Amino acid sequence: MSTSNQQHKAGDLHFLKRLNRSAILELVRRTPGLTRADIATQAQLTKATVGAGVQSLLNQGWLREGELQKSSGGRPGRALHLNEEQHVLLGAEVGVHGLRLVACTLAGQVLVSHHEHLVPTTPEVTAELLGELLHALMQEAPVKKRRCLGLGIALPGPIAPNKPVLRLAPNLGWRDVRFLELLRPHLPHLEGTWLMDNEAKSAAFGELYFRTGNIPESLVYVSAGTGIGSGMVEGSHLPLVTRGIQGLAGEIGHTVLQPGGLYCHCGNRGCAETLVSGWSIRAALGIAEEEDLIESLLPRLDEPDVQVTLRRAGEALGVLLLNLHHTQNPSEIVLGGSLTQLGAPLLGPALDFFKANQNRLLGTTQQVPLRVVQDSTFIAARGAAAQVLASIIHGSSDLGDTFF
Amino acid sequence: MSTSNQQHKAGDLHFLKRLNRSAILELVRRTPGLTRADIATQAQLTKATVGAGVQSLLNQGWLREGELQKSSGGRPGRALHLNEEQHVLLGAEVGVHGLRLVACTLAGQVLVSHHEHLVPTTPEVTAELLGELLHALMQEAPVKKRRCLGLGIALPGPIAPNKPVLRLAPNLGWRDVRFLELLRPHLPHLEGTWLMDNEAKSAAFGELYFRTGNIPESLVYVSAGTGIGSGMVEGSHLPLVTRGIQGLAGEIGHTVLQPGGLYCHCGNRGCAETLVSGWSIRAALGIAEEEDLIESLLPRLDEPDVQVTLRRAGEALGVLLLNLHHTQNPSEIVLGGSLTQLGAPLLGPALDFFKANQNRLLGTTQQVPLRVVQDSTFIAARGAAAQVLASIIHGSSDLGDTFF
DNA sequence: CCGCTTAGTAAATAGAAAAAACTAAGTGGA
DNA sequence: TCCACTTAGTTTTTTCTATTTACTAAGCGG
Repeated sequence: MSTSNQQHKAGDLHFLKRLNRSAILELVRRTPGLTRADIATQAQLTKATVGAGVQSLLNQGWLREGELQKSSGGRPGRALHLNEEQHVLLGAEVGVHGLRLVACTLAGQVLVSHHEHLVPTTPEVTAELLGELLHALMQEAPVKKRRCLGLGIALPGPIAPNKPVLRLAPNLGWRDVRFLELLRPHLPHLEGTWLMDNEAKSAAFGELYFRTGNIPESLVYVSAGTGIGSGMVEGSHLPLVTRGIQGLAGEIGHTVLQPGGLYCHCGNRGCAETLVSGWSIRAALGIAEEEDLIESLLPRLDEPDVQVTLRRAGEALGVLLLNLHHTQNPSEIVLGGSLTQLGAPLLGPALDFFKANQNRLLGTTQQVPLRVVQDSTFIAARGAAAQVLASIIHGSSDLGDTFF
Repeated sequence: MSTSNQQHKAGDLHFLKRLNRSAILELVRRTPGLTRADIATQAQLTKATVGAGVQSLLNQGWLREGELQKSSGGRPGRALHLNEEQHVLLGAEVGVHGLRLVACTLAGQVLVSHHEHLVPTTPEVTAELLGELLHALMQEAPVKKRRCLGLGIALPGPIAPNKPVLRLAPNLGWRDVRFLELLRPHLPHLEGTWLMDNEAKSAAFGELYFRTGNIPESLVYVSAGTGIGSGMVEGSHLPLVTRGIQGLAGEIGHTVLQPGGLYCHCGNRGCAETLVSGWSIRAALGIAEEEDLIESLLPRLDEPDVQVTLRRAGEALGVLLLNLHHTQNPSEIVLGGSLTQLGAPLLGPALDFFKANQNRLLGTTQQVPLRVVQDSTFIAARGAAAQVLASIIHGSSDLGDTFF
């Protein structure tokens, strides 16, 4: 979401009504099967208010009624669930080596996905191709019959705050791209909320927002691919993405880990990316740009020079994770990106270092959950779709008016 | 503020009323001299609603009317200001070398302050002394005649999230201290909101919250003293403090800058604090614990070994600042703590490094405002007082009911 | 002096949630 | 089977808040 801090919050009755409808929808989304009575308790609203709110959400197709609950000595409540048949969310990621597209339900379940390999080209050509692919995706059966709520695009670089501009994508060679504007002419009939964000931030958002049950208070997604980026989201009810004044929050690949170290493409020395990233591994092992890094390395994991290179990179990754722990201290860390496919030779040293040191300061034994995503292909695209949904439920999107 | 994420937000009419009153108060606090009409425009409320809200805030002593504004072809509006005569906020910082106390107005103006030097002792003894000093502070003329809204305590270590427990204060030798509970018996008659937070987080909060006019969207306060800590606040209307799941957010002193480097007191190697901190400078120059670091160094700034030590420490500080820029990317950085008194020999290299590298990634010339606080003695204490006010205006404190 | 503009207040209205009273639908015990 | 009891959910009435509309207040400029 490229939107940011609104003016000071005040509101009228209409605002209050919508706030409460959003709260109801959000509660059911996070805890499927709640009854009206449960909602009334948790949201601190009266049964009457909840009843009216649920009714209109049912009427508009956001919710559906489920089975009767077990009785505990009284009338059993009726379970409520998201109505996942009605709407669809579109998400896409523009990556260095390809386009990833998803169409998913309100619960984040991917209905259809598509991965198109391609070599980096201009924003205009990319937008045209993405437009065609999205158009094709929308023609597929499970998507076509649903109402589309909007489209989110994840991009590999910092996004300007408050306006949808990709400031820089070093690995694509792009700068100051208004990608949504380029895409719009190719999808003239796609209504709903359109937004774009950095891929790691979208991924982080989706990982938190589509979670049900026990929801962490904050989450950092570390994207380890050609470069290294991260995204932090905070707040379990409406996750807030940390962007920074220039969109540079989470650019952990350019934190300095080795003052006076190797030169980075950014011009500084000793950046984390000079130690751990797709390009630093290529450079260390002399792997050409044309070859697929992962495919060329997977058969060579036993070779000593590969092992040494990956171990060193892994140690640097471990330092990055620990530094994240001591600066953001998220409730959960999710590690994704193409490099995770290299497995233990890279990740072993990283996780070992992190686990060995994460409790030094407090002297406790609490472990911060750290999950490695093996296949992170569609995570960012799905996250961008999540951001669309959130902007409708919590934001100022007109689509939120259908709650009434 | 040691409170965190509430349950999902829904509300009744009372909640709405209070939200709007808070918004009005907040607008006047941030922009003194607004008229009712200005507020109606900015808060998107009608004149009637604003009029009623202002009236009750006037009645309760939160606001006062000021002079008539210049007319622009119609009836001139009446300026509104915070009523600073009515209330007082108390803040205190427990530091390694002393206790700092302030009493300040709603606008953050310090009415009375006190700095008590002392050597670290037990939490119990410290609480008793602080209780006496606060009691004395409250007897002073400008404080005594006002209604006290509460007390905020800033402490030099990570605070547990959601509960007021100081988990660890390495430089005091404290662990798991419920400081408010220890203090309570010594101030039985002090009503209002009590809270505690980490000193860098309190400082950051205060620096943002008491700002008027053009308010940054986020701010990081870096506290460079015996150790190095930082606090980040985000959101210009209600600043949100990043705490982390264990309260470790902002512990930048324990980010690793030199893998395999010197041993830190935390047991890890190459922490930032081994390169730049009060204790690392003491260690490098052989300055005993009993001596005051700053006083012993100020006359020696010309000595070559001192210069080399401070330059190296400064360079490490510069790396820390740059890493902050690439992880949080705050709108503004404020650098405080006792080490800033060492001036150019330490700060020169730090600021040079930061300024030389902060624009590498985007290739722009935008400078992130970086302000060095020469005398940061009462910043954290004042920030803790700010947190008290914020918890009343925006939070669930009963004192917020006086808005009606 | 008078039309015009803007600030602020007062009275009437609309609309939201709450409160109270109700119906619905189960339990369990006699 | 009946019936007291419990909990879920709805309907009706009431309360409360912001809005709307109409008004008064107070300046400007011709």
